Amino acid sequence: MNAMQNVSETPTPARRYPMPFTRIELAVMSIASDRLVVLLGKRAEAPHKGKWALPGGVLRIDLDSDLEAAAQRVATERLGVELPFLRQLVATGSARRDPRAPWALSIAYRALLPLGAIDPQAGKRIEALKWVPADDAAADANIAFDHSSLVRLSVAVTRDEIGKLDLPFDYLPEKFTLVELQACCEAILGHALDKSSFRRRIDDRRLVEPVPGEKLTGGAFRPAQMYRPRRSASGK
Amino acid sequence: MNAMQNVSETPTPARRYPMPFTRIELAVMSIASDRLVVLLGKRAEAPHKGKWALPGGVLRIDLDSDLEAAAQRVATERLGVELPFLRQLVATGSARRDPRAPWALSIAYRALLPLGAIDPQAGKRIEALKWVPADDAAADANIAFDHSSLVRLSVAVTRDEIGKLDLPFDYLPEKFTLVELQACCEAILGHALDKSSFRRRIDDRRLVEPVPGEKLTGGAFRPAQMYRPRRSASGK
DNA sequence: TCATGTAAGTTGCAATACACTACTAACTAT
DNA sequence: ATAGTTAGTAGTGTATTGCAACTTACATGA
Repeated sequence: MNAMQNVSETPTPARRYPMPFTRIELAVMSIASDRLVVLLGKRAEAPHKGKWALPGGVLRIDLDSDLEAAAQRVATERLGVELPFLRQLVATGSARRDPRAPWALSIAYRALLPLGAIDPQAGKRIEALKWVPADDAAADANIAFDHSSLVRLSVAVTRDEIGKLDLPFDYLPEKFTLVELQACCEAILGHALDKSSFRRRIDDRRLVEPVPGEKLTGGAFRPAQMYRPRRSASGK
Repeated sequence: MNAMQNVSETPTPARRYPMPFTRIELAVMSIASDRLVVLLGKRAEAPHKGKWALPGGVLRIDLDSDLEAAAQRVATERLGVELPFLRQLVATGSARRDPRAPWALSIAYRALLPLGAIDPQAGKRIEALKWVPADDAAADANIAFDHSSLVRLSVAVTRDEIGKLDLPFDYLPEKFTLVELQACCEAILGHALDKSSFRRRIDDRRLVEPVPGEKLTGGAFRPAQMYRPRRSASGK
């Protein structure tokens, strides 16, 4: 089986078989006008030139130490940002997924960009960037490759997480009010939540703790208590 | 390294960059003695020769039309079985994961083999196969590569699914009694469930329906009604 | 044929989690 | 001081689940 017997150079399995064209795709989401939005790039090159797609890039085994690093590099190169909240979404691969190669494999990641930090700049091979309501992109048949279904999955998984109160603390600012937290969840879920249930669920689970003394005294009304994530319960 | 750069042909991105050594790993689980077990193979070749690992194989872009097909092919070649219940688990990749290649990527799948059909035969490059309680394998530091953490993840995800009553109908026989169904869930979860709650949860969600007329009249006691999955609610 | 044993399946109750509604609290501006 | 606005709380009914006790249906053997 293993042909180690006659050659000078050992033909490792890694060399014996052709490997798939492997890419990273990024479903970068954020919140704009109280809606979940996703970032699309207009493709500057073939295939699907001119069409909108998720930003992505080729996995570079000479540059990337692992998959997450690859995703961060792609984010930096294409968008000029770092992604604090980054989770693997799915791997999808088949022949005929991408005309550039006989077999194309993509590892898709999903991310949330904090509200303040939304300023990605179109980088290499991207003509323009735009934020699109995630539900629109999920239903848009004109999006390149199979990226529309990646968006669909990304939205579904993210909503599921929020529904279970698995909160994106990596994404949220260090301190926040409960009203802000709720607004964030509502935007992601796409529907309103009840204030009192929300709060009780949050503190039954001890997800957050008040920052002693700190209140947000913005306007002409009762100031809001600032909270921060609790170290203990919410691992990661 | 792909040595095609100086030729007349257009250097597509697929050819310009070296691609990772890409494999499929299978976390095949089943139930034995009322416990969740996972299938390990003893490696017949380096690296990690003699160690136990998840069965796996190289992705063959010439043979596999997509990732799932690749997983099925690997199952057939290595184990001699088909996997009715098959779901993607995770993709993991980095430099230094596998000494055979400068950069190794694995797409891991998890599967459940029906109780009856447990008879995988050691195939190519596997010296022996054994079923190990999944929790043991998840905690075993001697397992090759990062496969122990793949097992850990596989078990966690599967339990989570069962906890939500997302039942593995692809895995279950066509007809079953509720007692059997419950025993299956208990084995996977690793703890007992309350009979009446379990049944109420099941039929509030209309997950199954009785097969008219069919009862299992095994022993010297009340015969059990046979059930089958409901088409409507539980897609896939 | 009828009591007996065993597993299948049901019923009732308490505890919990949650949605909904209405309420109170704290601040600024006038 | 009062009005206005948002932060935060309390009470109540309903659905879901866990626990325990119960009934049902069969084969067996006296």
